[in-house]
Amino acid sequence: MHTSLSDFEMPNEEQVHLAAETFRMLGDPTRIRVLWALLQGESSVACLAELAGAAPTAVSQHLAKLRLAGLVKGRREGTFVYYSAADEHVARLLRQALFHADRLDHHDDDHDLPGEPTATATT
Amino acid sequence: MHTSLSDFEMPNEEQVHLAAETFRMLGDPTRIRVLWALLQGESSVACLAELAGAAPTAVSQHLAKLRLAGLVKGRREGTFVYYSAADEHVARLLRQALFHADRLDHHDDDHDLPGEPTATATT
DNA sequence: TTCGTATCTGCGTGCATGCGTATGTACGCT
DNA sequence: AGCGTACATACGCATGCACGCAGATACGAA
Repeated sequence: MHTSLSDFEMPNEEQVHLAAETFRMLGDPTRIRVLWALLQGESSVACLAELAGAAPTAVSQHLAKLRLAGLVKGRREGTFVYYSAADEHVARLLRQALFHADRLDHHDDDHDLPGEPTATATT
Repeated sequence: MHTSLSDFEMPNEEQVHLAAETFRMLGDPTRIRVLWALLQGESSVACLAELAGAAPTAVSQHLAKLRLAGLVKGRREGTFVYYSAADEHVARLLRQALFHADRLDHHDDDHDLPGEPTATATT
């Protein structure tokens, strides 16, 4: 009784939420920089902070979230904690997004089609 | 005595922000469902709303954001507006994230190492 | 024109989030 | 023991976001 798209399956709610959480974690400039730095190899908090150009405290908080989300893991060595990317999926997602951003960066993006495409000062 | 990561380049700020915005757009369950539905082919707002299990108004707002972010494009046909995924990158990112979520879903994820892993009442 | 449908947009609310500050904890050194 | 470093956590604030609601707009039909 439905249309032709009633026979495809929507991902489970759990998967959707997990994916959303992952994306949300990646949806922050500081975290992106931290992750990007981690793609080059493991690093300590202070080092990541400097590389990302952020305060160590902020980076620590971000790393805590990333750890809870399972995107990074930390190894303790003395007073230092060396973080590294959890798996290769994160790396791939990040690289693809950066690549995509790189492509979008070259062409200026402008989109319309809704109610009123451009300014209509006809009144 | 070089850390071996002192000679690598951080992505431009513009790229980082672009990527972050893209990820932020994907960091919402409703938008993920909408995008996922769009991966099966173009669809109208009301249809997407039903597929995503959300109100048409909310979906319209999400689509507006996705359009501004360049992730989807809309084609007008009469009173209907048929949306579709803008390019294959979005599809790939979404699929990878869902796949990743699928893998995380199977193993229960629990992480610790910070100050106090679990409740340590040994003191 | 007057309707009805499909979609868009502005406003307000409640909730989440990033960051700074301050404090707490873990570890090494003397 | 005390002290300092590296990191984690708690709180508060300002910002941003998703959603519901109401009104506006675009298009087709009568």
